[in-house]
Amino acid sequence: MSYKYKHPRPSVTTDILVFSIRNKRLQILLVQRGIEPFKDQWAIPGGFLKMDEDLSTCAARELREETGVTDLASLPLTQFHTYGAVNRDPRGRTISVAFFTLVPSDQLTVRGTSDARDARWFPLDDLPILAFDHSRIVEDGRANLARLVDPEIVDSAKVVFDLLPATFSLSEAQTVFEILRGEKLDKRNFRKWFSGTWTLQETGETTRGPGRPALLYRLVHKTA
Amino acid sequence: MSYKYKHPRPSVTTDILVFSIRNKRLQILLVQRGIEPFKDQWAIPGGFLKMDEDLSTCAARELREETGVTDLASLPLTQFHTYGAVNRDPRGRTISVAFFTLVPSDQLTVRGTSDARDARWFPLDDLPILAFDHSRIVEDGRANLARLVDPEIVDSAKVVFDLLPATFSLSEAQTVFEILRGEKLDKRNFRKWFSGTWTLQETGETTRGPGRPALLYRLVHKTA
DNA sequence: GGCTAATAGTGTCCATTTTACACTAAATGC
DNA sequence: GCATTTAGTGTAAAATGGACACTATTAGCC
Repeated sequence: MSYKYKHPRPSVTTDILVFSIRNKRLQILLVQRGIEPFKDQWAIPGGFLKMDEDLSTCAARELREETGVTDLASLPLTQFHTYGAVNRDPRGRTISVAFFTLVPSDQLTVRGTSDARDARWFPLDDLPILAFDHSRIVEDGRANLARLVDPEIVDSAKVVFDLLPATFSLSEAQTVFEILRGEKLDKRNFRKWFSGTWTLQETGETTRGPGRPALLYRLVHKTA
Repeated sequence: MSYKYKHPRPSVTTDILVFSIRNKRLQILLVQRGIEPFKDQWAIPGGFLKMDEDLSTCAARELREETGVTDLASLPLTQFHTYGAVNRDPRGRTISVAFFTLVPSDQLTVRGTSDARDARWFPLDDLPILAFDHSRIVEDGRANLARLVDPEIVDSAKVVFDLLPATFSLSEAQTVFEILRGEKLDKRNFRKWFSGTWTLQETGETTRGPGRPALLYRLVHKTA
């Protein structure tokens, strides 16, 4: 069975950047290609659009198929750019719509599948050489990710609570913001802003370990 | 002659929002469709991607073909979103990569062509019903346009000088900002910000007409 | 020429936000 | 108990943003 058209058509794919914080570093989920071209090289998960699915549906499906990511039916995929340079794919003209998302990595079960030999997290500052133009896509996506936690856009900054455990210390919250924004923040200024922006509730519990124990908080709701 | 593929493929198009300020209103360039579907209705200029051209090249070409826009080989097209809902085009599955640009309208010669019966400017607040999902695209593009002149992003605000004549009064500059941002600005605050942000040179010339003549300035360069 | 209408031009003050900055407190490990 | 590690706490200065009202100079009309 084959499909005929009067004019040539490019293929359309979606690619998905899955960011997470693991081991106090910003990491990204990559898959190892099981087939040519770029066999055995690492790449962003993604694949061909089906005729009966929307772009974001395609992105979610490919993510599931290639990385085994489940239970995150509701993970918010943000479309950020579409790549279409003439020679970006040696198999033929391919247009790729790129998405990113930010997830709590401990909620993900990652596995390799048929299309992808293996799926693994890589720290963003220690990436392997990537297939196609995927290095460029990662760079662009990273820039968009930082905008998520722009303090100007408080609403979107709420995503950080998904990355934090149900109860967390202010230092842990600060670390998450620092990693996403890629810069150190002043402790007192951060705490002032953070506890002024959201309503927090002390749990009475504390952390343990070296150094003074930290109070643990729970998010109640966003402050008007 | 026809093209065969193992799997079905969507069509890929680009659509371009051309914004300009005409008659002190934000306007957009539309074309009247000469063929079905949506024959005779107004639509955003755009068309099918060719296999040997990049996305932005396609956008520029379609713009030229459908609206007769010339000499603006260098107009900066900004990609802002890709639309791919399953039923957005009755002719079949179509993915559209949308761009916008902001141009000085008096530099454009607009004409209708074969694909498009007619090309005309419409005030953004008085648009006809548009073909396909183009109303939505215009809305989205308008939101992105406003970001261009966010005072936070001074660099991009530089585009306003392309909309102004070589020498301009501060009031004219203010009007341009007000139209693009969609809100009135305080005269003294605007002038403080504007002349603090860029280095201006008085030309010695003034405007004429009703009211006190305004001094004309020339842009020297952006202030660090 | 004198009036009216229209537009240009000009500073200050207050409120808010942002940034810089250093010491004490409570735990762990040796 | 001592060294190390991390948590916790407030103030002052600077920068920014927003509000606000009157005088100056022209055109047009009578």
